[in-house]
Amino acid sequence: MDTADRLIESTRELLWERGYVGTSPKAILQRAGAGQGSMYHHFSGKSDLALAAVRRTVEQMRMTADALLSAPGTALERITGYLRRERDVLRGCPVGRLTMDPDIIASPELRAPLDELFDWLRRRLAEVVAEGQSRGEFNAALDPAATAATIAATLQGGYVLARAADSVRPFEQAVTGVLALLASANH
Amino acid sequence: MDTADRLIESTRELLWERGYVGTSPKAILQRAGAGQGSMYHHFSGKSDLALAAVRRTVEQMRMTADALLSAPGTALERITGYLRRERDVLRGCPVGRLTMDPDIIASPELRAPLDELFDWLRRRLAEVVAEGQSRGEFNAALDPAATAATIAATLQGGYVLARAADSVRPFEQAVTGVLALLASANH
DNA sequence: GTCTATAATAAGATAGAC
DNA sequence: GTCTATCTTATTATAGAC
Repeated sequence: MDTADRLIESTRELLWERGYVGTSPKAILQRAGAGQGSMYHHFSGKSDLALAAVRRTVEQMRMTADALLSAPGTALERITGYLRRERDVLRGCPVGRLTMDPDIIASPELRAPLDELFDWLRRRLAEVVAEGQSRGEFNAALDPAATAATIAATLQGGYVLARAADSVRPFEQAVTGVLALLASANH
Repeated sequence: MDTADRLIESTRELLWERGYVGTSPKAILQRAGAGQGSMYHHFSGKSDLALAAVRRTVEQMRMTADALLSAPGTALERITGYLRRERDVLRGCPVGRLTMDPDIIASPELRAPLDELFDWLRRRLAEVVAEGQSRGEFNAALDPAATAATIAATLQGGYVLARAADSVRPFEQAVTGVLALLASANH
């Protein structure tokens, strides 16, 4: 892993732990074991480095989600697999947490990757819901787009509740709850 | 409004807009029109002032939510009223956003009010869900606690999706989706 | 490419006048 | 109670040596 890569990886970790506002170039450099010169040689500054880090994180999240949602099985099984996949719940979502960062939201360039990821996720979930409806798994009256937004929101909100409680319990309850609602709507 | 009050109100606004890490004492003082001396006379420092601000915000949120969830009407009507109440969605939840703040989560004292609010909210929602079940509005097989967690998570996650998209649309879809799931599970 | 030195500005808190 | 210095450390970036 070269220096630019180490800088990006350190930034990804720190953005996840402390967000954009809470992450200083100094902290990034210390974690990467690099000096100021390296960072300003490879990137124009903090925001440029953050952009590279965010893009990499978003790309990874998308691959993981797509693999789970495209796996074999019924629609409900695939949604369950996605919602119940192994997560470090109390660390929160590395992309979702950035939506609370004022400097990320104020920058169209930094916000764009988040927008694209969640837009893609909602579309993909809507496809899976629609497949479930055509197989008779879910109530045909449900709006796939709205249901997909609910599933994605349950996940993101589950992280919020879990971090407030310092416990994975509320996250697991929220996931259990939405899966039960989906399953009970199968007519 | 005296100086201590103005400091608390300025802090509440800034915590909502920029979070704890992103809010400096200087910014608070400028917004409140006060000097350093005032702040350190009334509060021991940034975290003490933030604690007062968070407590006030939490108290207000709880009053608002309780009024809506205790209003007349069916369980579904009350949950709908709570989820669809007028909100400045793109500003996010003033309490939920703090769960992404590393310094808030690292401090048991600052995290406690968040924990208490969301714990209370889930319990209150669970009561309303249980009432709905006893009236035949919702499927009696649903777990009230899990369903309540899903409703609260949909709200918090809706903010995340909306801010990523810079649009209230995903929030509204998530709310519509969870209400449709609740209504379709009425057997 | 990477390093250290330097610099201007801000964060967070203290001291002491009034 | 409130104000204006003052202080220490961090932030973000630039300069120039190697």
